[in-house]
Amino acid sequence: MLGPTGSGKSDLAHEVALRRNGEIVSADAYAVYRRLDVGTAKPSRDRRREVPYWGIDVADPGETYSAGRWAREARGWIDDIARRGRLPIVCGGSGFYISALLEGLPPAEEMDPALRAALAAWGRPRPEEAHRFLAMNDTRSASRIPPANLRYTLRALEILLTTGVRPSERPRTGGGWTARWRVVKVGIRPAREDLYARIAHRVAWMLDAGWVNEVRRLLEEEVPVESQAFSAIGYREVAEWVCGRADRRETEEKIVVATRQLAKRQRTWFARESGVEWVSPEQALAATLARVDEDETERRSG
RNA sequence: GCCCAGGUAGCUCAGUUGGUAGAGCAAGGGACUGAAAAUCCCUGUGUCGGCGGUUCAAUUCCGUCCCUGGGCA
Repeated sequence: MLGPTGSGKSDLAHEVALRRNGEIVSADAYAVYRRLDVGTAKPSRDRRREVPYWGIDVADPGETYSAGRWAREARGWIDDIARRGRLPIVCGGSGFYISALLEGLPPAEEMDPALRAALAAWGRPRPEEAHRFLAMNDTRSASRIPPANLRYTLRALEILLTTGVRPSERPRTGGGWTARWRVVKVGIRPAREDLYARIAHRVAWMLDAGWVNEVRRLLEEEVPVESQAFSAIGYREVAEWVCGRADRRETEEKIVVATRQLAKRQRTWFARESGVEWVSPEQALAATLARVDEDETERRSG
């Protein structure tokens, strides 16, 4: 189940899980972090009692989680759910995570933190030079990556240095796992104005529902604001407010804008996803149940 | 009422020694090989507050009016 933030995919997944004996695998790059609860719109305690959720609270807020780690772990959860005769439901808005799961990622070490730090220290003052260095070693990667995109440039160099293989020549293997499954992809696509209204309400609600205390606690337990967890939308903005450098109104406004921009990027990403049945929020439940049931019938008779 | 400072893109502002204007943010579109809610790319016609005047030409100079701040009465 995929779609932009605030489209209602979590509600849908939960409902489908209840009705079809399912368990939910969250495909969300920030719900993995413990103690990021309100701001990541995690399922409530009650919901988690009703339906098993996977992929939530599996890392500390100081850690840097990754798409590769998620894809590996998610495959384990999904296999396990199916082995117990239940329906695995993958639900989330992190397109890169979902593609890592379904398409797989090239075989390699996920990342080398020491090398990454060294590359960052070297590349930050001279992004063009980093890009030129990449161009000398992997022309195709360099031509695909804009010189200003230092993060992509450095990651390509990191791959080159850890694997000895040019990033542009690494095969994407991993379709093998996916081939064992019958995959039903349902995408929720609300009208833009409806989605924007929902986002605005949701941000206001989150700020009323304890987000501020959540951020205060993270800061107290000395989770650095530079950490990956703090790059989740809203966390740095709320931290500014907590530290007295912003007020509620501008904090809320910034978060709403950032969330809408995320929704836009998600729409762009998912537009390329193949085989998605796109549905409106109103049709979502009926359409999903129908697809799941027809799928089930096929499997029994075939 | 008088004196200052302003009125330029949705917002904050730059600029034109007179030849009809450009940044950041927002907005819209796009990319995506283990940081992805991240990172990056592309897209800029707007009565330059209104009306008059001077001029070949005014957003720019002059007059006047309106609006917004601040000061003095």
